[in-house]
Amino acid sequence: MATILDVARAAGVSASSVSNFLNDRLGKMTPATRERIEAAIAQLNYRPSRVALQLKTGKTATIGLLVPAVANPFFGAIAMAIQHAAQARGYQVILCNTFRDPQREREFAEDLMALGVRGVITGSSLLNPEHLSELASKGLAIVAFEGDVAAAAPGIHVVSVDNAMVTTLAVDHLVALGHRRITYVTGPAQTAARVARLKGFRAATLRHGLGGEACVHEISLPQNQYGDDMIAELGVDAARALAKTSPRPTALIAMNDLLAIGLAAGLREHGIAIPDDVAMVGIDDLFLARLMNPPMTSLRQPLSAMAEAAVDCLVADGTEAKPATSLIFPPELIVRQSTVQTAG
Amino acid sequence: MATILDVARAAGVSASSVSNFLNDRLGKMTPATRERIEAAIAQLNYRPSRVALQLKTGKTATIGLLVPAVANPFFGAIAMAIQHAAQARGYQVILCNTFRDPQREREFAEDLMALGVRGVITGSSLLNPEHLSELASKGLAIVAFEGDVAAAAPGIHVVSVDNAMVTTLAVDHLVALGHRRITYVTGPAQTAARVARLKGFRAATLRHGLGGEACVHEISLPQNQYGDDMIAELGVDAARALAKTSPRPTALIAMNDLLAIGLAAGLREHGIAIPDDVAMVGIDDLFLARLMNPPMTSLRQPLSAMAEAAVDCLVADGTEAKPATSLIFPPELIVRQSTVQTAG
DNA sequence: TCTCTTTAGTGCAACGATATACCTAGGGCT
DNA sequence: AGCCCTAGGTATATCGTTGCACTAAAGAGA
Repeated sequence: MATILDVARAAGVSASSVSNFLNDRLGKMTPATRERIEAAIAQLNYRPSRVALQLKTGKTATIGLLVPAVANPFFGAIAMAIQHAAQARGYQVILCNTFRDPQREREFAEDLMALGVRGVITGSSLLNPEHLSELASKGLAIVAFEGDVAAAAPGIHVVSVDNAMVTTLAVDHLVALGHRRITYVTGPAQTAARVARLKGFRAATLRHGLGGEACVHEISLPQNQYGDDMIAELGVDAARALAKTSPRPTALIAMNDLLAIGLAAGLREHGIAIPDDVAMVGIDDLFLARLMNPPMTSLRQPLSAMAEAAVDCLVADGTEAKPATSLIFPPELIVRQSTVQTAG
Repeated sequence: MATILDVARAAGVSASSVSNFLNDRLGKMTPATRERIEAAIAQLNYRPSRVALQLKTGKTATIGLLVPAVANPFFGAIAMAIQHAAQARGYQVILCNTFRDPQREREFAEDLMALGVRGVITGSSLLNPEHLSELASKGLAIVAFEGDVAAAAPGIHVVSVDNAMVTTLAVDHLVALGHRRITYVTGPAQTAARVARLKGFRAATLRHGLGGEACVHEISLPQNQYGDDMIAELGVDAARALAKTSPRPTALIAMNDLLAIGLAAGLREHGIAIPDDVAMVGIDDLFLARLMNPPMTSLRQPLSAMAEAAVDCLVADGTEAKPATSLIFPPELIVRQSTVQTAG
């Protein structure tokens, strides 16, 4: 690999001049030298060493991304949106799978700090972000990509869909269709997003005057085990339990699309048809929602816009310690046949 | 952030001694000093700067991962397996979405080179890897995580499932069940894996004496557009076309599970039942295969083992330029109800 | 002609680690 | 006593870049 010194020699100038050229300090430079430097760079196919640059400036063009598991299509979608946004701004993304283990999450964040990343985006924030806020106080910029405003600890930015509004819209939609016996199926309250969604469900059903008709079915996970890639399977089991309840709910809202897929599979096994016997609403609007049988109504998060906002939080002039921001995006209801049987 | 000098001062020794301690050159060191250094490190919560280390040694604990799009659950699974394997060896993974654009792929690889990565793993190798082999000749270690032995250009390692065997096993399975009119549904021959799978299908059907009964249905993609996240949707359209063919095939093999999901959805729209009207075999065995209705027979790739092998290719003593290796892993047939109706 | 300013470009000390070559006691040997 | 060896530890150059402080040369003004 050619270094800045090789270029300087080839152009017959000093390394400083090449550096000046590279950093657009063109004010003081004859067009002639400028051209010689350009030619030398092209000829040697020179690219400045990012490593040296990082060491010198202390600033990396790198951000860390913590997700429970990219194999989960939802986090895959997030990872893609964030990498895409980062790349547009000249940044690289380092990927970490945390399996929702706070210990692991903390270790990753420390490693990333030693790597000199510009900041870290966590795809899913655990309920008590103590392990992260400690690092935040040490100067690590952190963006929680999920959760709600309340979760904004000092030094932790929040960029998230409005999780309470997600379930609110789902309930409103179902009530408008005449449903009253609505059950919300969720996993344990491990993450800020789950808590907010549950809260939204409770508030919305209360507002609509649904008392005992609105139920919450909480799925328990095997202890100390990461479950996102098995959430769908747990949904299959949950459907078994729901099939037996009496009176049966006329509509289900699932904590997310993956769970909904499992629920749908389980219901089918018991001969319960969607939407005729029970309506179903998912959350996240994965591309899979559209491909289900029947296609599933879901609530879409504006992932691209959110990813751009999250990256901007970290990229934009990090010199001055910015106050922790909270950006909440509205979800969008995408109606499909799992709640409304269309003609044909 | 504390530096090695801060630690040295706190322990009352020189930076050299701290460095010796950090690098397990303990032979020459009094237990007393050793303890003082340990204490200082703990007290300051010191972590060596990876950046400085990289600059000095020239070796990074970082590998690059190029995938078409992590939002695709298959590449999500690959990304997770590779990140996991890398982490176990103390390495970080930098993620890039290439959208199968050779131009973009090349630029990413160059950026990664400037970053000093130990090597690059490409999750999907395009048919002509010229743009990469040029970089390989400049000293970039590359592992193609897909493709076949033939794709091994100089300097490019190959770690892949045996793609010809994948379709061979699928055909053997269906023939054993009595099928003869088998159609292989595939996308355009853009990648080495797709070509190898198609070749395997042709060879296997020929061997079984299936002439015109064995068909290939190639789906065309919109020109110059990345299609992995829409593959499933294209499957829906393809099912429409297949439903009209006469005589209709009794079994379908899909290029991958995502396409199979789309096909299944499309067939259902036309009242064609799986497996009663047509049997279906997917490839990759995504976790979604198990959740389909009915659960889908698929061919599993040993991703964890493959990921470990790929990372080892790059990590293991990269000082001596190793000859390009080719590691081919056998797939495993997972039989489910899309080919065999089980009782119940 | 001499100074002063401006312009174009260079020298050098960092950034945080590593590792080679060096130094310094203390102890054993003759 | 004189010598050398060695264990234990340190001084220093270096990796590739940056950017401040500097200089050399040229033109302007008196």
